[in-house]
Amino acid sequence: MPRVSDMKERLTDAALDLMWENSYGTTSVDSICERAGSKKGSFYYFFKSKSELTVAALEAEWNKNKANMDALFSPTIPPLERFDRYFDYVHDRLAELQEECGSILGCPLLSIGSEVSTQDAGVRATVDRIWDRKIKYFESAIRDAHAQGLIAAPDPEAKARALFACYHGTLAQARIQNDVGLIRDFKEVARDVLGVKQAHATSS
Amino acid sequence: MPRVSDMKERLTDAALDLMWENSYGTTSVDSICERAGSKKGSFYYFFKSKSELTVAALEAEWNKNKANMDALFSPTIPPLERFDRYFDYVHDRLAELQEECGSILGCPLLSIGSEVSTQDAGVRATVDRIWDRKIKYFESAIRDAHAQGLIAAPDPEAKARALFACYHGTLAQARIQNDVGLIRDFKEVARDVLGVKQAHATSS
DNA sequence: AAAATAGTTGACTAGTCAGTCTAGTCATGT
DNA sequence: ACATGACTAGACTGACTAGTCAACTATTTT
Repeated sequence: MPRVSDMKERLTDAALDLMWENSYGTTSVDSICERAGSKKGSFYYFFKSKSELTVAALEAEWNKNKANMDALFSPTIPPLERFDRYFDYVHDRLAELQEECGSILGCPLLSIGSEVSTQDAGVRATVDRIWDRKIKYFESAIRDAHAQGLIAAPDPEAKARALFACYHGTLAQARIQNDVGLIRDFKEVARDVLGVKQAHATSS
Repeated sequence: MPRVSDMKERLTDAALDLMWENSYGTTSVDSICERAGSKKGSFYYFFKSKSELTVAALEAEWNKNKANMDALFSPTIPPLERFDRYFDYVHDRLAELQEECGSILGCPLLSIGSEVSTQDAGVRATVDRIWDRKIKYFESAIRDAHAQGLIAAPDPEAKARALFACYHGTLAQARIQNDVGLIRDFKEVARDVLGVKQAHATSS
């Protein structure tokens, strides 16, 4: 088997970076190639279309993040603390990216998903699938918290979806207003949504 | 003063419809003109650019909705019921639009804002401004509810922003998953976010 | 060394994009 | 009736779009 290339990964990385910072529509195949140090020919050697590249880029991003998510939501951590750690992690990451590019970027799943949902069934389905996987982390933590009597959540799946939606709304608002403030305060909102019974504050 | 035309309004209407259903990026000036029954010349007679048209379209949409918002959030209505009425109204409207176009469209402010925020300062600022105006309805209802002892909200402005963000996250998720379900259930989530003390259910 | 596989190159097509411009049309005030 | 100013028509430009293709290069197996 001759010649191995890391170009496929470079292309998905470049695509996600550009789409996250700008948008799906304004990210051209040319600009993706330029950032990846590739040419059109290589792009279409690896991917049939911009749409397929996007699906691959989203899945690749998920795979890169999965181990970290598993660690943040490890069952060894008290359930409500998992959320605090996750929200802190995302906050810090977005603040870091803001220093690089000047903007709070929010969540690429929501930005891309919202932009293409009515136009590209493949990308929409991919966003949907990854969205559901991420909700599983929430669901499991909520179920554990409920079992420990920390919160009242008879329907963990619904509660997880609701909290996830609320969080993403906050990330989207932060992107639009280019302000980390709301993200920083989200831990308190999360406690309300979860219905935390007492003061279960966890320091970071 | 010769000749009066309703073309300006037809153009802003067409633009908002197309951008709401599809996206900012995929809505071309040509397609806006076609839907408005206009030609390029008229478009650029009224607007300097697609960006300016978008600003005008968002402001026009706000003006069309304002009276209705004033009614839904009338101080004559018990504060928590205002939210229920508003959420019902948006739900019904989106369900209606879904029958027309097959998709849950979410909120155009979030879709457009999230898409262009890092690229078009004018549109971003407009979204931001209208967003803030809408939050005022929430804030006032929250303050009233707090004064009546229905909820515990010492910082009505922060609570309003949080609830608004949560709601928009739900609308965005509904768009991405093309499912009204979450929107239907949002009233309960809102009660959690607001911290409603007892059962203050209001029937619609 | 040669063949086969894996990847790269960049010019090319055909269509679309936002925006320009000149020549017009049409209702209204005088 | 005619002049004026509000509006419209649509051809045009140049840049950019996604995607194609045939020739090419590099690496590994035999």
